[in-house]
Amino acid sequence: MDSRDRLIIAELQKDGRLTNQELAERVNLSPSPCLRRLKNLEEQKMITGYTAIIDEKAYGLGVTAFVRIRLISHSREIVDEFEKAIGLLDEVMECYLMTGSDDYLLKILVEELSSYEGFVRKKLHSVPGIASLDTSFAYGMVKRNLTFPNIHKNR
Amino acid sequence: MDSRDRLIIAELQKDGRLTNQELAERVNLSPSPCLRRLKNLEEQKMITGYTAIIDEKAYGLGVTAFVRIRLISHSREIVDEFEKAIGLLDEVMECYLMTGSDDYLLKILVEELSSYEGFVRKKLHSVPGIASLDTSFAYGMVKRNLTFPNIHKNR
DNA sequence: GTTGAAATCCCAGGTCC
DNA sequence: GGACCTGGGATTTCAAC
Repeated sequence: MDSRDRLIIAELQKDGRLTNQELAERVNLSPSPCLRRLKNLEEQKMITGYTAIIDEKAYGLGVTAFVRIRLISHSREIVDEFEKAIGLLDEVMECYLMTGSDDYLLKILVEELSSYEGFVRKKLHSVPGIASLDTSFAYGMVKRNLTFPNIHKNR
Repeated sequence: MDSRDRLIIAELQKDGRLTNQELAERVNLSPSPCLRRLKNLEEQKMITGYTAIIDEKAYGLGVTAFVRIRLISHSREIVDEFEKAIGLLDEVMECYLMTGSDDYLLKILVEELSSYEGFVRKKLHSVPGIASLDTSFAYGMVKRNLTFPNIHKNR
């Protein structure tokens, strides 16, 4: 893992469908060593996958909600059941374990406000272990950064 | 935009580097119409790009922070200056405009806790317009969903 | 207008230096 | 890390429905 590898990663973050040739040119390498580095990064799970970026609004998912959740307890069973139930909900795009007064932060994607209400009533409310729940809606994305901030370490 | 297109999108969300042939097989189409649909989706900006998914911890970015920010006012100038300054910060991976008592939600990526402190002191504190600032740290990702929830509309 | 088929071009992946 | 080689995928064109 050197600065060349980080360059490769940055280029693939900007365009995940780059051909190896293109990629090689951009990082000033010939195709073979470039491909070898790429395969290494994939094998050591530095690169865990590739995905298409979709315009959520255009797709029909107009509402992004962030939900902060506190659990009734942090016992093993409560936590496991909660996380298992959350794992089954398609609307939950991301779920983070948090420090501070809240335990989890969820990013939810639904069609519109009325569907969010339905999601909470039919699905979230049947997830076990929730003590409190605080929803905020995002009505715009101001910034999205595909590439990571610089790191100075050199290995 | 029909259910076939949604299938194509779902497959590309799961694997953004799928070849057109593979993709065509998975959605039960021959390569040519599949490619034409794909190009359409790209041209109409339904698919806005492709990216590599990187293991942040393995890369060296061990700390994910979510910051909720309230502005001192919502005047055009304050908002514009704030958003412009935020746009320049590499550590800010995502920035959402929020409803509710907070105005913005930021997702921040830094190496470790000490670098977060440095980030706040040297960079965030010089962003104009901030009235209050509330940081929570994520110390684990419980779930990440690459594919969208189902939508029933058929056009 | 939309699908299937064929031909050309170019890339990926392997091997050797 | 670089150069060569081969199989296979992408892309364009054309014919058919």
